[in-house]
Amino acid sequence: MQENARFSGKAATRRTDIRRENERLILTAAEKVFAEAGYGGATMQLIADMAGLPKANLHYYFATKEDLYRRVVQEIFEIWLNAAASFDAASTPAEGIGAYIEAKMDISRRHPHGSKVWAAEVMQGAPVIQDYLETTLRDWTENRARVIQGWIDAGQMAPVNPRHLLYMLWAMTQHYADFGHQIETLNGGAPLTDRQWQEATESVKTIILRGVGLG
Amino acid sequence: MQENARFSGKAATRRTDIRRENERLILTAAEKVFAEAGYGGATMQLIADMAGLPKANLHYYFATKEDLYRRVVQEIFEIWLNAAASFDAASTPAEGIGAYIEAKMDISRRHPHGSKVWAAEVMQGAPVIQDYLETTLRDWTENRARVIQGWIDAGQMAPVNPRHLLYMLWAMTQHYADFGHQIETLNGGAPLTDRQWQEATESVKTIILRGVGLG
DNA sequence: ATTCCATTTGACCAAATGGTCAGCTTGTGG
DNA sequence: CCACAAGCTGACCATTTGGTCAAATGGAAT
Repeated sequence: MQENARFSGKAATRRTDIRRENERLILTAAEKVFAEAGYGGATMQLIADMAGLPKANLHYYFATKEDLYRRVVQEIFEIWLNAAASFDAASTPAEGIGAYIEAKMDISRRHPHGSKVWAAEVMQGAPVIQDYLETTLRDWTENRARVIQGWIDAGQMAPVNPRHLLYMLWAMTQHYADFGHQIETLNGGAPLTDRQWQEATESVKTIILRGVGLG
Repeated sequence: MQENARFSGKAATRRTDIRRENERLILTAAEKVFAEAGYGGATMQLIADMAGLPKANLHYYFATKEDLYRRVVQEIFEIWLNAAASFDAASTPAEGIGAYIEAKMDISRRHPHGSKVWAAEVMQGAPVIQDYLETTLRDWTENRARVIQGWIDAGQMAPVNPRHLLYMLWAMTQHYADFGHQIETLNGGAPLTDRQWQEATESVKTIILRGVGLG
């Protein structure tokens, strides 16, 4: 019972640890394989090998390939939603937009696989997360668009279409994850260094902020 | 013989027509299926059904699934390269960048499937077009980056990293194709109208041009 | 008309894949 | 230590899929 685990002196029982560890192991492997091969190209065997577990073990933790995939997509979505905090916490447009760009660039760097899985899912018509788009994401977008419109109405930034501004922010920040391989190739075959990531972030911030009259 | 076809009075012989027509039929169907299902999720049977031909016929024109896929990717790549013309023809930065945005937004609208196929290919590490990235695309990028740097040096626009500017242009314009489904959902479930596409293009142009000091 | 070659296609095959299951091992509460 | 449940896994299976092929059909040059 989970009660036992929760109340028995030493944090969690061995069993709970095993479960959590293996699920994490599988999810991490799945994220990478789905990103690199797409849903159709990914195989449970590949994911199992990458996780270092027998294939049958995957099906013990995740009933079907689709279940596993759904979990991977949900995780990146939540990470992105949380980046809204940096947007909401700000009091000025420059601060809010700037912090949001920084947060999303940081996510692109730390979770490139998840970003790709999301991109592929949406490109294919969002077969498994359509409801999220219609509820959570729609609400999220409308709320932020309203905030931006408020800034414009208050004369704090240039009049731009808030929706398209949001699309542009998503496009640019996620591009560094989704097209990371292309960027790496054009960078002479080497991944962007810390310095280059900083430069990329600054470039995006500079152009966008000046672009909305906050330069 | 093809000589016969070329020199026989009526343009091309029936044979040549058939070949061209069927190849076009297959390529169009393949572009759509690869975009909607990914390379791994696409099946020759699906493509055949969409093209209205028996599966064996596909293998008569394209030896393997990979051959067919390669052709689809090459086509969109060439379309994009040609968009460079609008960039090169311009004499001022505002004109060049503006025209390039318009050209690429137009392509996103007219070839959303191809754009998605390209995006998926790059996201998966460009397994079949890596050589293009390292040769053609690298040269293309370096040349345009040099042009932009020239404008900056001449004081015609604000100093920004030319590479990152190019990445941003690609990201934003292609976003309207690759994430078209998401945008459509956030647009109340309806595809963007002519007017809305124009507004999107204007938004991108306005923000970018002002962002590089050309507002 | 006849010959030759391009085109078409139903039937077929070997390999790969998602998923199942029965039996085994291991942890845990009593 | 025991009994039970959770966790593990090799072997297996039905289905799908890319690709093949031989036989049939159709166009065009002589």
